[in-house]
Amino acid sequence: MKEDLLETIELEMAILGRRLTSVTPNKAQTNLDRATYLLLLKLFVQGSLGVKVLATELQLDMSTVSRQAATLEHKGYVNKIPDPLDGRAYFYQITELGKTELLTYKQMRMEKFRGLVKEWSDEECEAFGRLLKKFNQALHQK
Amino acid sequence: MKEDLLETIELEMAILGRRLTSVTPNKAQTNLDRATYLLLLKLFVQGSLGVKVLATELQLDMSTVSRQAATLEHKGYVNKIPDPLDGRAYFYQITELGKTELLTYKQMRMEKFRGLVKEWSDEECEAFGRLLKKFNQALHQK
DNA sequence: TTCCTGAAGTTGTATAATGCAACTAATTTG
DNA sequence: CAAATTAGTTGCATTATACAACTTCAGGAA
Repeated sequence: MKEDLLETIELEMAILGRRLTSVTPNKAQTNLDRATYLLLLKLFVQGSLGVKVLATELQLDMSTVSRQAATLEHKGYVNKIPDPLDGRAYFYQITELGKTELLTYKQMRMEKFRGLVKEWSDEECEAFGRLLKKFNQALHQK
Repeated sequence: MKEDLLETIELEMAILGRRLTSVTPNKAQTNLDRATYLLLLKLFVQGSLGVKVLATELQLDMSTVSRQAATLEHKGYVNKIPDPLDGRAYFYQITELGKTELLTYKQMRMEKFRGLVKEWSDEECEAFGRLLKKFNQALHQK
């Protein structure tokens, strides 16, 4: 039963994982880094959220999110608004500057991926995206 | 032209990238870590190689590979053999213990992936593996 | 042969991303 | 009201990486 298929996925995932953690500090390119990108995107899509909810949804430790949010606040990409109903809690709200940066960074990423799949058929791109999404959902479950 | 397909790939790749860099030191599970895994695999498949060649093939800095190789040597998974023809160079050779660990670690990884794709059809697994491989090759080029 | 250039490898230092544990302050519950 | 819980922060540790400076050796040029 599909042992070799599994083996390919396992191997290629290892390779991909390593490539994706290659440091290369994306100097000068943009002010956003890949860590805070998803956090900012979440705030863009879902509106204002607190550290707790963000950490849960991103499946990260609160300490990590807390730091990422602080970084974004320093850069002026989000505002930190005290929750009027809970003195311990805050909402992080994306700013106009944050939206601009987010879009810029997204565009830059998309150009990179465009170059990588430029010889691929639409069918392949569609399948790849769909399966990646499905895989991520499986990862998210367990 | 396939802008939305590209967008999906871009997004899902960001999510995957983050999940794959989650630290969770795989305590007690095995003595091998994901960094040295590919290095050891390379030595298993291709025979004895030096730091330079390994660094080139793995697309890593020599300093990184040098440290990883030293770690593997400490654990007894590789032997460091001076190159008789070049006083500066060495060959790293996988040991029997190294092979055992490699196989164990690979099995553990495969079980994890098996769980993730257990509801997938063989066609989906095949396509996912193939496209991952194709994507990695594109990454390798540029 | 000697000298200079370059190559293989190592080590020091820096950076990025993360988690765990201890802490603070505020809220909720009994 | 006191105790337990929760939101968030901060200190510390770990993993993975790159760049730069260094050491030792090799190989060609003068």
